[in-house]
Amino acid sequence: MAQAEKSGRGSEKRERILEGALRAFAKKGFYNTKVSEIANEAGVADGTIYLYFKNKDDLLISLFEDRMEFLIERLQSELDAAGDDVAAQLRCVVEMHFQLAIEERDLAEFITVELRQSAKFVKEYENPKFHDYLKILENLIAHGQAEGVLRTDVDRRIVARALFGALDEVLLLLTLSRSGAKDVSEKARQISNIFIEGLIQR
Amino acid sequence: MAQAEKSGRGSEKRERILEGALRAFAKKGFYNTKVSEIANEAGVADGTIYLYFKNKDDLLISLFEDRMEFLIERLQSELDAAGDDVAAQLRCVVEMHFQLAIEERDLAEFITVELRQSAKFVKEYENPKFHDYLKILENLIAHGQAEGVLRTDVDRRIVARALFGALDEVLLLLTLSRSGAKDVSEKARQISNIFIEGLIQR
DNA sequence: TGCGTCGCTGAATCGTCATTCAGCGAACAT
DNA sequence: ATGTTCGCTGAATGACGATTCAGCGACGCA
Repeated sequence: MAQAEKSGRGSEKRERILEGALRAFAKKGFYNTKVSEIANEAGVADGTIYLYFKNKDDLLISLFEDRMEFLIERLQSELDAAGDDVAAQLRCVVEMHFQLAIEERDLAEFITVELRQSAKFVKEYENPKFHDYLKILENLIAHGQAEGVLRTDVDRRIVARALFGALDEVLLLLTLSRSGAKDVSEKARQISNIFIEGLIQR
Repeated sequence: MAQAEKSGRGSEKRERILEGALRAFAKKGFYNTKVSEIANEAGVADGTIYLYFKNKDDLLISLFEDRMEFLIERLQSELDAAGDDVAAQLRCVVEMHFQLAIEERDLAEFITVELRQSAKFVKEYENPKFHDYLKILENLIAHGQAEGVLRTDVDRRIVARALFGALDEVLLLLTLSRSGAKDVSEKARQISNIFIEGLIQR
């Protein structure tokens, strides 16, 4: 049997717990979720959770790390495939963000609702993976500026934030209203157009 | 003496409690704030809080209602003064939102961090005042579209959300990084420009 | 001065979890 | 088959903190 995988990142039970936590947090939020509910969702005993995570906070952080990493990899690879056209890349970012509302509703609810909280109140934690995500957006803007496609009179850190904020707020709306796929890509198109038109160098 | 004002909206002690709660929530977040800390900030006894509010949740909701009302009135009156030019009105909205980072830091932290949570998890509460705020933005967009100034190929509900999300995320950044006034109005200018250019009818 | 009312107080209560840990069974070694 | 290890279990513990309520002083009135 696969030995020594107990606390390892790849443990199957660890992943079950993360999935259970995601489902539970999405449904009721971090602070309203009991550890025993997570255990229940994951199909393990309460105590088992403490074999894989230091405490409830640690579980939250681990879930962020894990899922943000997933999102980042996915975004990065899609971007790489999208070619060099900045406008196309922006569309890609928006589309990808909104796809979450359909493909990973729990993850979408979790991110939109818990991200800000955790950033500020879980002690000592500054959410490095979230900043990696923002960095990707910043680099995309910077690239467009360097090429002369995008206006250069804006701070790309602010633009990246604003873009993320807009996407996230709309994602929240889409998630809560349980929009369908057709609806989602239409909204994506609209938001992309606004930002692209707004950012283009004239 | 002012009798029968105990549970009334305008009680001076009630307002002290709301202020204490705002300060405390801004500092540590709703779930990490003890009722006794709020009492402490407000300079009243723990029990006094329960003479004015049903429970901790009710206090949170009341704080929203109260402060959102304040923001709405302020925004509305500024907009009325801004005249009929949609672009100027948009600038006004953005400027006003970001002013919070300077003038009402606690309120800014409270709104940016707690709004989403409460919207989803405080039972039975759908935050009508927040929707009123969004309505103002929607009407502004609708007005611009009717005049032929703004593009009509976008859903104004989505645009209003996206705008709010962008503003709120940047506000969070400004608040946490404790930006000064000059910084703030420069950022406001940049965000306004992007949205205006993005929304203009061509 | 004695009495009733009122707003307020803050220590005591009581329920709710996060976390712990004694112990179980399965698997393997001797 | 006996001993040892290992992963897991879930009931028991202990702390914490929202809420309650018996009682206090101030005030107005008779």
